[in-house]
Order: sequence, then C-alpha cells, then structure tokens
Amino acid sequence: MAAMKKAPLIELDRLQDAAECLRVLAHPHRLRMVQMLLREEFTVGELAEACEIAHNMASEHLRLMQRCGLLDARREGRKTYYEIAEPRLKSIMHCIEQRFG
Amino acid sequence: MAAMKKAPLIELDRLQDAAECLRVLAHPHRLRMVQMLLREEFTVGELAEACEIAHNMASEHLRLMQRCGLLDARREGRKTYYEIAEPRLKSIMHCIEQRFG
DNA sequence: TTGACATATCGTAATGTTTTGATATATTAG
DNA sequence: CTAATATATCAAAACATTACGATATGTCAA
Repeated sequence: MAAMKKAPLIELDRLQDAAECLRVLAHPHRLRMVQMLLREEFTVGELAEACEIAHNMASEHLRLMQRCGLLDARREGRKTYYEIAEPRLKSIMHCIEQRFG
Repeated sequence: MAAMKKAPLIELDRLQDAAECLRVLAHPHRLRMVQMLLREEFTVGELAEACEIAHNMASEHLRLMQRCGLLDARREGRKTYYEIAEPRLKSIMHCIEQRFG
C-alpha cells in the first residue's frame, strides 16, 4: 500500500459533456430503450410499442440518444433499426440494474 | 453456452426512480462534488470553492443529492460535512471516468 | 449580548426539457 | 401513378430545472 493511485479530477469541460450524456440517459423511456437495445436491435415502432408511447416521441428519444453518440441507426427499407453505439452503456446499465432492478 | 442468462427488463416504475437519480447526477458541478467526495468528505464551503460557485448554490446541489440518497450530511459546529451515501456511485463514476476522463 | 460566520431556504427570473398535434419525407405494395 | 406504412421534423404549449439575490437559522468568539 505504498503508493495509493488516485486518478486526477476530471476537468469541468469533460464533466459538462458527461452531464449531457447522463441527462440524455435520465428518462424512463430512454432507459427502457437502452435496456432493450443492449439485448438486440429494434425498430422505432417496436421500441415505441414496448414503451407504450407515440411513434414520433420514440423517434425523438432515439434521435436524442443518437446525437450524443449513445446509439446508431441503420435504415432497412422503410424501417430504421437502432443499436447501441457507446460500448460503456453496458456497464452503466449494469450499475443501474444492480441498484434498481 | 447452453444457457445464456439474461436479467429481465426493469419495471418502468424502477426506471423512473433510476432516471431521477441520473438526472440529479447529471450536472457538472454535482459530478465534481461527487468526484471529490469519493476521495474524502468536504464541507459546503470547500465544495463551493472547488466548483467556483456561490455557497448557497452549493448548498442546493448538495441538498438535492442528499434528498435522493446519494449523499449524507453530518453537522460539526457550524460546518456541515457531506459524504457519499450510495456505495454504487463509485462504480458509476468509474464508468464516467473511463469515458470522459 | 453582539457580531461574524457557515449553511440553508425562499421567491422569482431565466433557461431548458418534454409532449402534443400537425406536417413532411421516404419506401413499398398494388 | 396512388394509397398505405414507417419514420422524422417542427412549432408551440406544458412543465421542470437552474441560478440569483435576499433573507433566515444555527453556531461560535469576544
């Protein structure tokens, strides 16, 4: 225990970015979507129905998550499949599942 | 790989609670405070100065985090020391440090 | 007791987010 | 082509959060 390693504090700029990501995640329907997408990919309509919300709302939630790099979209015919883009979502969701699941 | 274990989806009620916690965490000054408090406990004034914000603002941020169980407060004379109450904050912060640090 | 200090609380202005309904685009079927 | 489907976008209403300044409470020192 000679040298206790401590990472330096993250700069405020980075914490600002982190806060934006967390705010995007901090919505029950978006959390549900992420939870589903960590298992397999889904279309907007499938996610909307799972959350019992209007399709345009689902689309907006998904766009929000896509814009900040949490999700990726892939078009196939007239459907759009969304999938996880940020690999660390898995471990964050794991923490949340441990606390709230 | 005979049996692929998958935890069931968390109920929406719980996701609502999780979202509230995440929203409370999702602020740069609050993230800075949590990061500091994961190292040792601090007073309101110390945290305010580290974040370069007014003391009453620091007090409000801290109260918010206390209300949702993330922090505990301990009064000593005219100072109030805050400390981490939710042990899982450490691993969530670890994820954030990995992504943004 | 008085004055100074540390923290907490409150009203309100400023700002940001969420939802809704309407409309737009893009794709496929017939 | 037209109609139907899937998704996306937009403006505005409804709602929530944040910051600020003023004030209140509790503690200590002299």
